[in-house]
Amino acid sequence: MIKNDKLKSDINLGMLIGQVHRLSTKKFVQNSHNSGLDISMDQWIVLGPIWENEGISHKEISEYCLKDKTSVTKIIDTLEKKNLVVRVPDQLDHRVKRVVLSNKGKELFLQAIPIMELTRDELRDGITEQDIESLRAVLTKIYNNLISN
Amino acid sequence: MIKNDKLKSDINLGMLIGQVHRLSTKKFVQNSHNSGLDISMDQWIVLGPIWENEGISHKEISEYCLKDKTSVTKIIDTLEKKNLVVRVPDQLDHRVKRVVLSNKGKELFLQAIPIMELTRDELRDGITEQDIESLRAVLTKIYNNLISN
DNA sequence: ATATATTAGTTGAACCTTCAACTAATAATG
DNA sequence: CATTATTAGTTGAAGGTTCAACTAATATAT
Repeated sequence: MIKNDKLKSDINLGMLIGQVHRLSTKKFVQNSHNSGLDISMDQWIVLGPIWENEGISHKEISEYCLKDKTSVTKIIDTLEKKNLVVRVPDQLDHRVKRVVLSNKGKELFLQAIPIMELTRDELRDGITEQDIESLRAVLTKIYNNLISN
Repeated sequence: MIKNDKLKSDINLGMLIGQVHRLSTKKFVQNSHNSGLDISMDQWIVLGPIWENEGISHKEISEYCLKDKTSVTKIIDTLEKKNLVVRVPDQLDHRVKRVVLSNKGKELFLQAIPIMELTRDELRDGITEQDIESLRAVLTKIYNNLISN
């Protein structure tokens, strides 16, 4: 049945995206662990914009990381619990929380950079830059379909 | 700094994959909800091989769905709680649990098929079959890099 | 056959995601 | 200015993922 095959192949594509997502975060965490670092993929993703922009707000982190505000709140909770960042209320707009790296956070970020690079190289082994750009292009199209309601 | 841009673009690719994964599962759940169905993306993914193969084991589901055995256990827990499937111990190998759809499960699966098709069409709007195949090809390469240790 | 190793599945803890409901603060409107 | 709407962030519940440790059953190897 053609229809059934088509359905199955769509499901498989969805599963493939999910599995690549899961395995790549797993690989990053394993590589970190092997280097004695204690950091998850999502913690790394959230640390990035804080490193780039000291005192960035939750909302800005959320936009940069393409993550829900609830997720950002909870990841920053765990980052704060690990003493990697500090929340500082904005002086002008009292709704806004600004997030700042601690020294420990800065140190961890720097140590995680080569782990990220290693993980990237493992992911991309034997894959051309052109393939990566085409991957990015198609994913971006799908992303745009998904956010335009 | 070239190195910084490269790093950032890798991170963005990772975030893009994650976001497409999250948004597409969200879209499926929303479409289901709009049709009065109560089913998550992962429940749908696990129901698939049970539909195809009555009495399939956890291990086989796990391999088919590219999901961890723990995840399979817990998704089947919730499917069983919703009376969509039943676990049946294998008569020969008492370690193995076989999973069977209830009538309610079969009904739900059939109702979810058009939701899946709708979601697929929304995802793929304006994207060529060739783009999809190239997406699948590159993801498969990455997947193979990730599982080959 | 007995001890050992492997396999299938489960459990609990920690983390992430989504939803819905909520607080507190600022912005917009009459 | 006072009411109303919007915005930033938090909370709690339910589901999913990973890890590590576990049980129970089957396979393997002396």
